[in-house]
Amino acid sequence: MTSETKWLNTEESAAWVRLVALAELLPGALDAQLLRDAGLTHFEYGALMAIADAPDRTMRMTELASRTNATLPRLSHVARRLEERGLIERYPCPEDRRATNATITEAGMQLIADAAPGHVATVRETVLDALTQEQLEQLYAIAGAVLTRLDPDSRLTATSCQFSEGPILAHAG
Amino acid sequence: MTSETKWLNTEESAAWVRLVALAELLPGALDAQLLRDAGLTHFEYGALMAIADAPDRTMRMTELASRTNATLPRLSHVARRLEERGLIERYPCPEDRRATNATITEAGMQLIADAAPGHVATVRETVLDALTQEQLEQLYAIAGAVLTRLDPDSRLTATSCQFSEGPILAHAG
DNA sequence: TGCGATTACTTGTTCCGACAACTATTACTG
DNA sequence: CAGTAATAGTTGTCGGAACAAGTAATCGCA
Repeated sequence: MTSETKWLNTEESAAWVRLVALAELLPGALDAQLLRDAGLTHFEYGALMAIADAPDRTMRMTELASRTNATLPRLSHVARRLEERGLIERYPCPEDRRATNATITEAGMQLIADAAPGHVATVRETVLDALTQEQLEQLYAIAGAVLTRLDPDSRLTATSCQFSEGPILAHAG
Repeated sequence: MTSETKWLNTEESAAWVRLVALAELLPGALDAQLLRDAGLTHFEYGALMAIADAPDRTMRMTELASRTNATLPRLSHVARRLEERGLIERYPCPEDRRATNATITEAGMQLIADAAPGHVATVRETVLDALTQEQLEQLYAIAGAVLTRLDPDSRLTATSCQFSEGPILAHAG
């Protein structure tokens, strides 16, 4: 069964090209600002924020890997580096001694608290300021629709307040 | 001057989290399908398509790097691997002997022609099928607005028919 | 026309992520 | 209550990308 390919029409192609360009450029822009101003990749920043936002500022490695879309080996390497920099600590989970808990240190809290304003500014400058209120709502719906396919379990969006105002910064003041 | 940070409100944060998740997951999904079915990364596929779409199926390295958002060193390495696989050929540009022209071979044309249907199917399954016609137009506008900031020179979107029906596939039939 | 500056690209090193293999602990099952 | 499977993480190896340095050719300009 050789189902004829349904090629993209002009509108579909144009929208797709723009989406691909966006997905290509956005991560680099976020990494560049955070690396320059805080010495963190966007992935590291997100991981630290996720830990900071968790109860007791503590999270299991597997849970963190799921939330950050990382493989466990990748997260393990990143965690080792963050631990060497004194930004997190790892210790065996008492309840399940196979597991490892990661906790963010005061230094880690301080770092993301210092990094957050610049990051939020970048988010505004590169994305939010370019959109109307209506487009913001449309983006929410569109990205949600696509994520239904790409992330059916909502692993990456289950966070409560990953980038907004909230307890994270209150803690580290 | 310590300008107070304007944190994200609930709507902004929710839309942002989804956009980041999308930008995080989409490249991996595209790479996975293309690697599995054609042995090409999405970057390699895009580069081959860009060359195929150029006059005489030929493009300068610098031009190609700009169009694909690659650094020149990165493109040089990728081009070497593609050349080793017989998918492109490189030769010094006669008009400017500093420059290198890359041409896609018949084997390269055949490979992207074979890969295109599966890729387009993935694009539909993961993105386009999830959107209404209205949302498709909104996505075009939203991504365009953001790209004004991220890609003011439209380097990545200057392509004529990178992913749609058109002369590329007609060539390689 | 000759020499410094720029452009175009390649090569080498280093870091990061994917995959595979391994260890340690817990859960299942007859 | 063995013994096997499954889970949670770490470690090792390999390929790819960023950055820096090097090479070759062209441009600018006196």
